Amino acid sequence: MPSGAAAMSATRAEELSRQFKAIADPNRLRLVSLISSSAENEACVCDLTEPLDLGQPTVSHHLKILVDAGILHREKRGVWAYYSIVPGSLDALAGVLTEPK
Amino acid sequence: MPSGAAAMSATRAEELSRQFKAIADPNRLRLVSLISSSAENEACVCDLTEPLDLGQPTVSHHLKILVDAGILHREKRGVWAYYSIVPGSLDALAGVLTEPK
DNA sequence: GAATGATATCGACGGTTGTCAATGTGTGGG
DNA sequence: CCCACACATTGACAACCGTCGATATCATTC
Repeated sequence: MPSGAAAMSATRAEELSRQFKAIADPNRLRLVSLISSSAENEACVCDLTEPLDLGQPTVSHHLKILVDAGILHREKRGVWAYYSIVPGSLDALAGVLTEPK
Repeated sequence: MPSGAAAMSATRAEELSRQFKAIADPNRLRLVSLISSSAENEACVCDLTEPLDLGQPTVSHHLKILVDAGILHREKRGVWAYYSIVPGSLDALAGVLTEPK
């Protein structure tokens, strides 16, 4: 975020904060990590409940927050819901922190 | 954060969430932006109160959070406190989001 | 050393957040 | 059709967060 660029607008800051808030939770960070480090780059709720040691409703809640923030993608196949990372979403956030040009 | 790497540990997730929480606020995002886009890459509280339209105690509070998270550096010169970005701190966070290897 | 000005800290208030137990929804099998 | 299963939603609660007004600290000037 080096100098040379103009300062961030208030509305832009609001948008970005929503996405950063979605990641700024230990359990959600682990969710993203678990999904991205999985074999097929996707995981269902049942695969994520145990490693986080959280109840199923809580995991679903965190996943919803990540989906609403545009970071995760939800695809229902049969009885299971598969979550995957939206391509480029994390890189876009990373860019904000480096972006200076 | 692509696949291939191992999943994030719980304690590592706690550490990272502290830093992401520090940034995950609209006003603090603007603070970082204002400081990094300033001429000398530093700013005092009096320079930051007006553009954010917040009271001085509130701005000091936000700055303290960013300092505690290791993102800002505080240097007192005379009566003023100059805040600057800790070199590499934001890039380290950005790396977590890209880092997949 | 009293007064001024820049920051920091404190206490309180409403709003948000993470968690869980309970319940709802929807799919597939028998 | 009913049951079992995977997941989502609701409601409630404690804990945390952002904001402000009031006050404290601390360096400078007269």
